[in-house]
Amino acid sequence: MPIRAVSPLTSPALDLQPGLRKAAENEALVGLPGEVASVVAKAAGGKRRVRLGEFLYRSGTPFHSLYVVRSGMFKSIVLDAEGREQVTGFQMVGEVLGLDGIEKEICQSNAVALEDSEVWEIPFSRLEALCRQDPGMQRMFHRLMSREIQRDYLMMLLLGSMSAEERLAAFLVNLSQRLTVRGYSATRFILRMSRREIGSFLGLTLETVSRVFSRLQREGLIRAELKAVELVDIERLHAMVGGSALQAA
Amino acid sequence: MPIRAVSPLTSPALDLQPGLRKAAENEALVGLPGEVASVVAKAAGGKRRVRLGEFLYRSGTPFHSLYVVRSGMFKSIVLDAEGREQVTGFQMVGEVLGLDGIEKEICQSNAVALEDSEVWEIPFSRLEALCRQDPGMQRMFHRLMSREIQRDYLMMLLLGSMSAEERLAAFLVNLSQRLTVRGYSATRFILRMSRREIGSFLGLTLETVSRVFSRLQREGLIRAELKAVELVDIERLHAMVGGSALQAA
DNA sequence: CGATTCCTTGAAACTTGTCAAGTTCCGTGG
DNA sequence: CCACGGAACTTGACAAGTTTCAAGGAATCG
Repeated sequence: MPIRAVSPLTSPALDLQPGLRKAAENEALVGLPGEVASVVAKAAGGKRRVRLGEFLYRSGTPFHSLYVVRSGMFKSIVLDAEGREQVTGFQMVGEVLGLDGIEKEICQSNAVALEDSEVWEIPFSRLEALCRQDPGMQRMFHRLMSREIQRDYLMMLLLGSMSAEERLAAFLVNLSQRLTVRGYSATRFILRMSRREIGSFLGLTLETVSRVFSRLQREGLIRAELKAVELVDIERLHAMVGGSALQAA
Repeated sequence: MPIRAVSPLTSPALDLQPGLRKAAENEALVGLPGEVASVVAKAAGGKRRVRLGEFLYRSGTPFHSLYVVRSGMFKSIVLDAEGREQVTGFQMVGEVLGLDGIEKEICQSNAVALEDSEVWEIPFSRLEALCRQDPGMQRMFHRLMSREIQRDYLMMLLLGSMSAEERLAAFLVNLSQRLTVRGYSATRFILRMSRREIGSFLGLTLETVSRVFSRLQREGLIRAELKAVELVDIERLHAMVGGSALQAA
């Protein structure tokens, strides 16, 4: 029997976080976690559609805006001269893209849509102006960047000292948490990214990712059928990663 | 013949960056790279001494301030429930500590002095107030956080897809660049951190770090005598890491 | 539908980790 | 000033985990 996984794409939000009930009155902000909602409400410029495989922005191009995912999912990747490639994150609804471009006013990474997606564009100069006027907005934006830095530190911990099995468990638990916050199933979901992309994110080869999926399944922790995943024993998965499940970033 | 390495601690700054000549007139700001200098000049609260091995702050304690290194060197580390430990960075003069505490107003990592050191304390509420008044200050602070995020992405690239040899080369080239900016020798310096700490930073064991030091030395790329390092063939070291030498963060 | 991409699995090779021993270095106290 | 003890470092041998190479099958897209 196939896993009838609920797609984050097509499923309605089951429940909203307390802080979101207000924001939810605005059609578009449903499912936005915490603070981001009000940043978007006040600072957003236009919307933009990005189709599967298209770049939202490319490394080396001028930076003008941050982007908040409105629907769909993105990956951001950094490349080096050797052609090495590292996925630095997967962004889902309500998460922010482009923070690394602020410093030089040039995009430092690439953002690619993993499915047909939509973003709000947040012109950065507008955001900065708002932050000067509104201490609440300022605080939110600073929290946002700080949160990204925390997430990065935990990624370093993962990449620096966890086994392949632990990394994948952390990845799945993290996805589960982020989906839960957005009102989706904590235990069944569709991966939007390939094994290769997961591998790049976790510092593993695609073959290792595939093998670990199989192993976790044999051990009864998950069920996986290609992109469809079910977390069978979320307790034990959580235990594997020792609390630091990358947080629901 | 022992390497007469120049200690970053005791050596005078050889040259100042153009943008610093003004700031340098202020005794304490000599050697501060770029933007940080003026942030410090305007926003700094008190100074604080931290002896070798002492914590500047600990994970879990309340967050009130950022810190700019005034002299000496720090490591910042994150821990997880399993007791795994990851060094997320080594901070030298002019670099900033504490950015990850902003979001929750609780320190999320630990900062430990690798030698007797001094910091400026930057009360965060004061910094935010200044940022609201002064767009230049605001821009600087945002650049600072963005820069940290870029650095983190490059660390992920390093941890996710570079060999032990490449990681150590990147580490040494990065140190060299940061020392150069501060007016120290690009080719001879004293490591303030142990092999174990380097290993934790690079996602390697101390034994591997030690072996790679030996190997790079056999290959004529460096000379290493415990903490004293000389970069003999900085060209080739740089080539090994493919441009993305972590940048002079 | 055909071609392509993605996924899984096996076997072998390789890099790095683990365990262990020996040496050097350094701070402390005699 | 020297001796002692502990920490840091180096090196070897071996084990283990992961990558690499290769092949076959399944799914997806035009």
